[in-house]
Amino acid sequence: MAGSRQRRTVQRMPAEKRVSDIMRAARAVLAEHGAHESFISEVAERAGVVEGSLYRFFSSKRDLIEKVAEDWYEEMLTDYSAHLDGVRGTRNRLRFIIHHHLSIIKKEPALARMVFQEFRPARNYRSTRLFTLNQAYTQRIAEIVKAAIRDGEFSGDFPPAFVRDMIFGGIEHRVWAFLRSEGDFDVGQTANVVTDFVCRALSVAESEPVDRVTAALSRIEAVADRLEGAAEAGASKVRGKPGLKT
Amino acid sequence: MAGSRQRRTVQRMPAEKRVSDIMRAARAVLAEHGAHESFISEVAERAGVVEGSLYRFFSSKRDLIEKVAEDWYEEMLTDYSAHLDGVRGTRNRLRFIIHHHLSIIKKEPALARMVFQEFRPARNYRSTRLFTLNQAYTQRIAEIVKAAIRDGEFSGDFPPAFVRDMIFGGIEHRVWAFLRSEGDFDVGQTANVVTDFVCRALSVAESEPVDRVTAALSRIEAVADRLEGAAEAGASKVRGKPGLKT
DNA sequence: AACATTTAATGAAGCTAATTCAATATCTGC
DNA sequence: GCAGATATTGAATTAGCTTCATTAAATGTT
Repeated sequence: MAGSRQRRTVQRMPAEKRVSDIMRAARAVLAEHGAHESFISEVAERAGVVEGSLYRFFSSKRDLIEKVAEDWYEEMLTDYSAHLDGVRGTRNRLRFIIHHHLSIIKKEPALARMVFQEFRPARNYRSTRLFTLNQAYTQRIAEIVKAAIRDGEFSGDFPPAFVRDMIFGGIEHRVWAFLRSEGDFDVGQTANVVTDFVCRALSVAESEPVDRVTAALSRIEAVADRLEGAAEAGASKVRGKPGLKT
Repeated sequence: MAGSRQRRTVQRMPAEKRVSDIMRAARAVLAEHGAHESFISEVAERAGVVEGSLYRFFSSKRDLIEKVAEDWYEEMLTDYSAHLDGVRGTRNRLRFIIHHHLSIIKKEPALARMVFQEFRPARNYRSTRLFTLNQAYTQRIAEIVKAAIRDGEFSGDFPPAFVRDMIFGGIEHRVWAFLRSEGDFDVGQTANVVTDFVCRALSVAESEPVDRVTAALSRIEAVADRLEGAAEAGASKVRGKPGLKT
């Protein structure tokens, strides 16, 4: 006790527990300080291990941060896909995803920022597990757009991947001030305006209502024809022949 | 010459020249390696000074990089505003800016990436000279949108600042793969699709559909007349049989 | 229960790249 | 040509990530 030579009794934990301890600590530190200002010394201390020990489980600081990000992504994606399946209608489905994305950013600004800033720009991003996860996430947008185009609801002028970029890019730009702690944003309102913007851009020209009027008119005219015919027939006793049109 | 003690004769340059030398070297190194992988040792060597000397002119590595970015921004903005003034029509003006932005990214990917990744996310971004420069740059979009709304060309449903975010955010997302050297993009084609998307979202519905509705209404009224006539005729003559189908 | 083996965990040492600073060489004015 | 001022140097310092030889907890063996 008197000597500094005293080595604290140390527990040998199962690797699993150690890893989860470290990752929990890392996530807390990252959420507090962001990637650049987070030091593994602090992570180690909070996790109750010594700096060097981290390297038994993670090959580098970056590897650790990446695993934390992956973990977070997987957590986010849980239930997301199932919930989306329960939402009907193109517009509602788009809004659901946009809203979900904004909620995530609002809840975990530091982690979101870290992904935007550290991982997505990295040279090897496309060979990253994070990329795969992200792709599964954003893919749903493309599916929705594709389906809407097939159903004639959306114009086919814009590739689904492009629409996806406009949505996620637009959202990201919109929330940067918040991510910098220099501003705020309202999740619901932002979701509305983004959704409106996209639907306005994609919706097949307003000809739709016009077409419906025209179609209804055609039916009315057909009825009028028949009525006239019937009336005439009735007038001339027997000359009836109703020319049907669809 | 034989001894290593020989100190190379050194020129005392005017500060201005030194600064510009260092900045030129820094820009080249940054364009080659990006911010993280650029070392001031390399910058110093290329600029023909010793590492420590950089700190006479720049307070830190970050300060140097920031100055380089500012310099680049100012260079970009030169003539941009004047050229824009020569472009007429909302759509053309929007496309000009979008095209200009894409061109810059294409020409200087490393610097663009650096700004996106390093500076915009920084906590104090809004108090940065770079922010001011960028604002002057993007402000033009808001002006154009505002004017178009005033002229009834664009719907007023979307705040100009929001439109600006959608445009620059969408562009940025679209070009990330290129910035990572993992893909490419076509400036002209991308400018077109982005411009189309935005104009589609904002354009007030053309008057044509309205005219068509009016025309359709005239027809409906005519049909109503006929129906009334037919009904009267049928009623007075015989009790007609209305074999209606959907 | 003593001993041997394995390996988790340690903590000090090493490395790289940024930053500081006392010493020095060049410039300028007299 | 001298003195003071200051630009430039290069060695020393610092910070934070990473490595590794050493230590000791766990496990197996007789």
